[in-house]
Amino acid sequence: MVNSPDNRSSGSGDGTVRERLLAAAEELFSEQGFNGTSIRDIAAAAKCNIASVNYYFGGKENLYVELWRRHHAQIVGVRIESINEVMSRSGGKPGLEMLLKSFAEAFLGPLMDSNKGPRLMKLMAREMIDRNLPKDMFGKEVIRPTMTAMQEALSKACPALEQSKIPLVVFSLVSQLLHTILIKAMHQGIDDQELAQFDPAMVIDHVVAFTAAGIRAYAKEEGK
Amino acid sequence: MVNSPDNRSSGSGDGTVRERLLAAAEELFSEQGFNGTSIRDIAAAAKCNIASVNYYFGGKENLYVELWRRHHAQIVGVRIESINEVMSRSGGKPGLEMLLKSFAEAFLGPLMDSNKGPRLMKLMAREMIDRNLPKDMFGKEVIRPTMTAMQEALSKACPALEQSKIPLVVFSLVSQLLHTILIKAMHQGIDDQELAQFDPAMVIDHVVAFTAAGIRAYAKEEGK
DNA sequence: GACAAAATCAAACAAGTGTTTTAAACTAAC
DNA sequence: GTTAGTTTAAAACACTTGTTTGATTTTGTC
Repeated sequence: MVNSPDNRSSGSGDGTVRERLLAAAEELFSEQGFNGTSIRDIAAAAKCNIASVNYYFGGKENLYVELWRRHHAQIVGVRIESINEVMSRSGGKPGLEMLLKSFAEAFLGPLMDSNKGPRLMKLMAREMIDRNLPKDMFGKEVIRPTMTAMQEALSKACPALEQSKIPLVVFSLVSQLLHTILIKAMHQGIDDQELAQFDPAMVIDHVVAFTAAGIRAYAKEEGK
Repeated sequence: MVNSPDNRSSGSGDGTVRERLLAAAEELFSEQGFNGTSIRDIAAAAKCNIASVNYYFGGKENLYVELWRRHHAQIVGVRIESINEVMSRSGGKPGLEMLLKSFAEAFLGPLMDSNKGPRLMKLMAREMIDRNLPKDMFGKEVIRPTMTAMQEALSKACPALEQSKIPLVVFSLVSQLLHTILIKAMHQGIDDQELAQFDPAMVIDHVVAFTAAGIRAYAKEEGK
């Protein structure tokens, strides 16, 4: 029985068929969703046989999981590294705007990359609504690490901010960033004309300024 | 041939089978998505025959559209009425916090209703990513009217705010409200423990205060 | 009750799904 | 050249999908 070629991790750049399958799956899953994409579509796009999906990954679901593992670690890594970099560069007490801007750029950067950015955005938005990953993989490995890192950094950057407000502030920040992603990813069809004016760079500057103002209002109120 | 019972609009509370189908479809579509729900599931939940979906609605897709028509007009109506009410009550120049809070409550209210609220939330989130409605119906009939009404109200409530900033401000406000919805709708699985602390009423107060501070920062900067 | 329209039903339909099977082609070691 | 292992290929499998059919029951009207 031939059934274990998949223990060969995706790290090394070996099999072309395997790589082609992952690339095609990423494209199609992000565009049409997990359930909306058949392995026949994937195989056709990768120019290989239908059975190859099962041969290399042991099933459609495993292909999807493998696809996520390739990216989520890197995305989370970029965000946390960015925070750490700002923290160390400023000796543990960064300026508020600097921290926010750095985080916003690290948050959106990998998703704005013209190559695979839009695909990852859609993939992420879909996974938030239709969970196809193993239970808790998305929350525990993607969302939580970013959240806590940012909360800790914010706490140090703005000691005057009451602890209980910090999760709310991060909530507001992340919600704006995610909405930026969503709009960009779904720009086709929802509202072309109106939303075309939302240039990413401009939106980032706005979100930073807007969020900083909101935080300072809390900090001042508390500082009294 | 018997094929036109569907010109009977859903307005009057007539057929029980028709109503049951719409209710079951709303439940299942919101929970599993359009493609993830079979008309056999729907028929089983509505306790009627499979063919009834085609008999009453002429297909799965039309059932979905009909389901949306029932709600989106009301949801949009509540939001715009709420804005108009605040505007007229304050003689065209409402307090900023009052306008924001009123809008936030009108925005989330229908979606927080314990009965069908969560279902509509999920339905809306899904439709934003996977468009199953006729082209532009979602953008033109749901999103746009609310947006423009709020932008006009904000412009009058805060004349010191530069016109070009208004769409950005509404963007920030709406993104926070939508994120509130998303978290509440998807609370299962993403991050139970951490996100349980986000009580809706508290989140609304936060969003209002946070957004007001962001707006005032823009207004002051402009007023100088 | 008789009749016609409306509503319900079980069954079948054609098409598409993920997966498995079985055989053929390729690759490298001896 | 033979052999063993890996990779590709086409076909079949069992199942689900949305829709349609044709018959049967229910409903309302005279």
